[in-house]
Amino acid sequence: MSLTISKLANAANVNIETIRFYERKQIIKQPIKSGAFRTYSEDYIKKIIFIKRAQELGFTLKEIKELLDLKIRNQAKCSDVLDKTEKKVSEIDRKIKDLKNMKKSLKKLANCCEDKNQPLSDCPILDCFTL
Amino acid sequence: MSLTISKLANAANVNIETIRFYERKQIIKQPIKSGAFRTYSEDYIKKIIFIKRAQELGFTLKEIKELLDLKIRNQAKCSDVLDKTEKKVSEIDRKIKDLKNMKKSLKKLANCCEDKNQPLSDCPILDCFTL
DNA sequence: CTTGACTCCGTACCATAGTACGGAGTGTAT
DNA sequence: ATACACTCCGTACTATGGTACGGAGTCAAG
Repeated sequence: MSLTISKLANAANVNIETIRFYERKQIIKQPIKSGAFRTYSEDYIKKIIFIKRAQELGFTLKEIKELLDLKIRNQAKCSDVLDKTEKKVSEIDRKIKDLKNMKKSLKKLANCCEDKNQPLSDCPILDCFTL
Repeated sequence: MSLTISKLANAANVNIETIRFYERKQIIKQPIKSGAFRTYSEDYIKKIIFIKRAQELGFTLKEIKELLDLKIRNQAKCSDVLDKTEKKVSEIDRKIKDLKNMKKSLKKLANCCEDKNQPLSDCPILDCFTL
């Protein structure tokens, strides 16, 4: 089953122009055209959703492109892929750690807010990252 | 102990202009000036670091401003604060979940890469977000 | 009391990530 | 075969988050 650009845009909840933009930037590859129009396979939906979510997690389009390109099976490049995945994994671990700290601070803030005996100044959200 | 703008910029590892930019956008408040120059207290360092890290986690300056403003102690607004912290916490939970899925996909990809008998096509990073 | 480093502010510029526009071509349902 | 919706492409515009520039003012040491 294949999709037109507007169907894809709709399914992935983005603007048509965003898809064209990603193609120009080579973040997704241009699909085969049937006649004059682009026709997308369904896993383009996955791809666009991946891009959008990765952005929400603080990755740039450049980084996302790198992630998506991480699949050349080639003995020579395999160590390269392993290297990159490792780096990304530790980046992700750091993000998870930061988010957990942020969450803890927010919970503490909420607690302070509920407990009238505790001054709010004891609950600075800022402290969550200061190591 | 107080800091000049360049000392602050240095301590937080940002450009001086970035600090001025944040002041203009009212993400941090302008400090009291001693004479003609800005003088910052040390917890401005925390504040700038918070902003930078929160950005890496996919929050916009607007969202970060909201987070930083989350501390008005006032009976009327307390429920409001609770409401907002709750929303932010679930946003954070979602991010953590996504990051964990991403990590799992990257690990799987690395595995596929090491195991020559497994086709790389079985390890699409795309799948990490498709629910 | 001057010199040199630092700071002031406004304004202009930059990169990233889209979004809008508009005239021309295409596809299909009636 | 002709509407009408959809698509094409290039180009221009937008918002966000900075960064650079430059002339004028300030401060502290010698």
